[in-house]
Amino acid sequence: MSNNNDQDAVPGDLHLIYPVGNVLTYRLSKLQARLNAQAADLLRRHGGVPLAHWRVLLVLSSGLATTQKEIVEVAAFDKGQVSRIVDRLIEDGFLVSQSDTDDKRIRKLSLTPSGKQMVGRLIPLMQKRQAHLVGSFSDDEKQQLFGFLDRLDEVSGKLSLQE
Amino acid sequence: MSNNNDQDAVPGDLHLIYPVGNVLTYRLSKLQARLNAQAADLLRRHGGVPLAHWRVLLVLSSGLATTQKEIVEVAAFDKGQVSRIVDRLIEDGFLVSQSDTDDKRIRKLSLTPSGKQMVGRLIPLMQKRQAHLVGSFSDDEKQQLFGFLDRLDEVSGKLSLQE
DNA sequence: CTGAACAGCTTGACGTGTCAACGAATAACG
DNA sequence: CGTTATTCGTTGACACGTCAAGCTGTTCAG
Repeated sequence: MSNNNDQDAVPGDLHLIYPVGNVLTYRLSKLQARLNAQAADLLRRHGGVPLAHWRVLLVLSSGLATTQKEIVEVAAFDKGQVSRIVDRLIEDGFLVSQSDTDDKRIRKLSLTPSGKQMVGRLIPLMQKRQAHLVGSFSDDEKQQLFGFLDRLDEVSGKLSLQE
Repeated sequence: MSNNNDQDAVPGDLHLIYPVGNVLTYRLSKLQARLNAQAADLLRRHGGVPLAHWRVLLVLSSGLATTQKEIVEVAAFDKGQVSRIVDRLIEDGFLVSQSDTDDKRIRKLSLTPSGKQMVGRLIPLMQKRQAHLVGSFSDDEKQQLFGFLDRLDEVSGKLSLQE
C-alpha cells in the first residue's frame, strides 16, 4: 500500500532490482524455454513434428481424447490452437476425422497408420528424455518438487491485491 | 532401443501413456502459462505494457543493461525479439536511443520520463506479486525449490541419448 | 591500406499461445 | 413447436519466442 512516493523512488539510475535471474518467474521462464528447445530439437532430429503438434498427437494416441473438446480438457490447450493444429495434422496425413456422430459439430479424430507409426517411433525417445530429466531426483525429491509446483499453481490463479 | 515392434505395440487404442498432467514438462508448461497470464493481466489492468515489453523495461531500469546486447546477455532474451520490442518501446515513448558512442552500431538505450514513471508505478505491484507467489514458502523451501530448478537447468541442456 | 573476420543489430519466416468474436448444431425451456 | 441458451468448433488479431540470413560498422591480419 501507500504508493505515495513510488515515482520519487526513481532517480536517474534506478532501483537496483533483484538481478532478474533470482526471480522465480524468470527462472521458470528460462527453464521452460530450455526444456521446450530440448524437446523440439529431439522431435526435429528424429523427423518429427513441431512440439505442439506432438503434444496433440500424444494425447490422441493415449486414448484420453478423441475430439478437440477432449483434447482441450485433458491437456489444457487453447481450443483455437487445437483447431489449427488438428487441421495441420490432417493435412500432413497423421490424422483423419470423421464427423459421423449424430452430433454434426463434432470431429471424431483418429490417427492414421502414418500417425501411429510416428508416435510409436517417438514415444520411447520422449520417455527416455523424461527419465533423463528426473533421473537425478529421488522419489522423495520428486514428491517435493511436484508439491512445490502444486503450491505455485494455487497462488498463480488468484491475485487479489486490491482490484 | 530396438524399434522392432514399436508399431506393433500400437493397436487400435494405444499406449496408456502417463496421464499427461503428471509429466514434469506439462506441469511446468501449465504453471508458466498461468504465471504469465497473471503477470500480463496485472500489467494490463494497470495500464501497462505487454509482458515482454515490461521485462525489457525492467532490465533497463535496473541499470544492468544499456544496450540490446546487454539486455540479451542479462535476461537471456532473443536478440531479434529484443530488437523489435525496443522499437516498439521507442515508438510508444518509453525509451530513447542515442547512437552517440564512437561505435556506430550500438544503440545506447535509456528510459524517458514516461518510461521511468511507468516502471516506478508498476514495480511495487510486481514485487507484491512475487511476494505473493513465494509467500507460502519458508526460506528452507525456497532454497530447495531453487535447488531443484538448478538441477533441472543442468539436465535440460545436454541430452546425449544416442545421436 | 585493404580484405577477412567478427560484433551489434535488423529482418523474415515460422511456430507457439491467448483472447474474443463468430457460425453452426444441439439442447433446454416456454 | 419455436425461441433462447449452450456447446463445439473456426477464425482473426495480436503477443511471444526461436532460428537463420543479412547489413552495417569495427577490428585485426597481412
